[in-house]
Amino acid sequence: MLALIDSNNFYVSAERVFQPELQGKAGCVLSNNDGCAISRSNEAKETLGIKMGTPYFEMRELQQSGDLWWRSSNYTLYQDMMRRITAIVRRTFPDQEIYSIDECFCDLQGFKYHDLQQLALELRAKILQYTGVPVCIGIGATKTLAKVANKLAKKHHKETGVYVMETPEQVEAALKLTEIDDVWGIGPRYAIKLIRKGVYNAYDFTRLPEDFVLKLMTIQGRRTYLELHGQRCIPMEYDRPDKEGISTARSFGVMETELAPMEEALATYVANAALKLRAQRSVCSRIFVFCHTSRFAVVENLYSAGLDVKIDVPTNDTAVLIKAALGALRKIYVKGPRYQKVGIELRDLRSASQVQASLFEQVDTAKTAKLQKALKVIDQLNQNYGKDTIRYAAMGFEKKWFMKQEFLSRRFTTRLEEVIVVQAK
DNA sequence: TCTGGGGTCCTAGGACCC
DNA sequence: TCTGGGGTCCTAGGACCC
Repeated sequence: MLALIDSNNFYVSAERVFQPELQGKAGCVLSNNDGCAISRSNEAKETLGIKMGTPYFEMRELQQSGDLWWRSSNYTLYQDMMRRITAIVRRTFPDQEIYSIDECFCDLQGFKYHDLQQLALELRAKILQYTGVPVCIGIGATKTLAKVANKLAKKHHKETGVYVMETPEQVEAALKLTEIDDVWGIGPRYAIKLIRKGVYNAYDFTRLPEDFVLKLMTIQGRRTYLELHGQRCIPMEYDRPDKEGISTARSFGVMETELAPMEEALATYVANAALKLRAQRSVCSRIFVFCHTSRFAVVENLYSAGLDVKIDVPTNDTAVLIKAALGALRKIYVKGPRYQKVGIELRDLRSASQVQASLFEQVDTAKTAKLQKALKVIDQLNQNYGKDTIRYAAMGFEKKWFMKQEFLSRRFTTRLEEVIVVQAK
């Protein structure tokens, strides 16, 4: 069996741990740039009917009337809370895959003769007691079934927060209760197609012929189908594989029309992406640069452009990447549009140890070694003394383009002064 | 006025190789 | 009149996840 441990309304729950006055009141956490709701409390969902992705400006009245609180997203806090939760889970179920910022899968192979329901209930209580974050635990034979079980725990077993799906009868009943668009791997597009064919829930889906599913939804769809039949197709991944691409893009706090601030933003994103690149000891040989206006702009004001730049000698040197990115931006930038966003994606990643030198460029190994050493020192300084302690001039200083974060909570667990405040309380 | 960001995987079709 | 076959790589687009 596999377990899926998934936090309830995770960002909202994490905010509430350190701001208990938010408990029991409708609230939500906003996306970057305070754009729209991405995590909602039960009260916000149930009594106010706030949907995932509801824009901020549509909720403003609710806030003014005091019916709703909200916060900007604070990923530093959420990441740290998740680190604590997974550590607790690992003590009960050591074979763990961290799947996302708020959920992990565990293989329960070694627990054949245990009462899984009881173990899960105890684990859930422990997580709540130690971190203050409520979670639900779903247990099933495959990842997709564990996902189904988890959804049922959230919907129909709120008191216990645990649902174990062991017998074929339990599985069948669970699948009948699961709407088709609630199945992991079936998104809105496929859900529409399936409903047109009379497939309304997960059970209906499992009754379809396998080759029909293959034809309609390709091999990914078949994987979901087989998983619902209890056949494991999606393996556990204990070590996160290296990323195949790294992208960084943000919306501007206010629409931007000038090149200079866009260049600063872009250089900053490149520096962040390059840091991630070095962290996984990779280099990249292509960088894609793009900029565009808001997709909600009127048609005649829309503009979108992108350029893919090849880098002759694969690198993870921030300076080289910034230079390439800025060159590309200057080519695609035109004066006039009100830009909403610039971004980059590092592509063609490979291990730094497998770099193929350029035929026409002499590689000075001593110089390369020196550069790597310098980059390492910069990364270390920024880690120890705070982001941007050492920075590239192209990143600028004022950051007027920076995204909106008007309602940001404190980094309660990761800034020394914050930790002291909390401990004092 | 204001509407998120970061990923992965798969397929089809074109270009190109020998 | 008749004009191969097997393969790789790249890109664009579509779908999904959180």
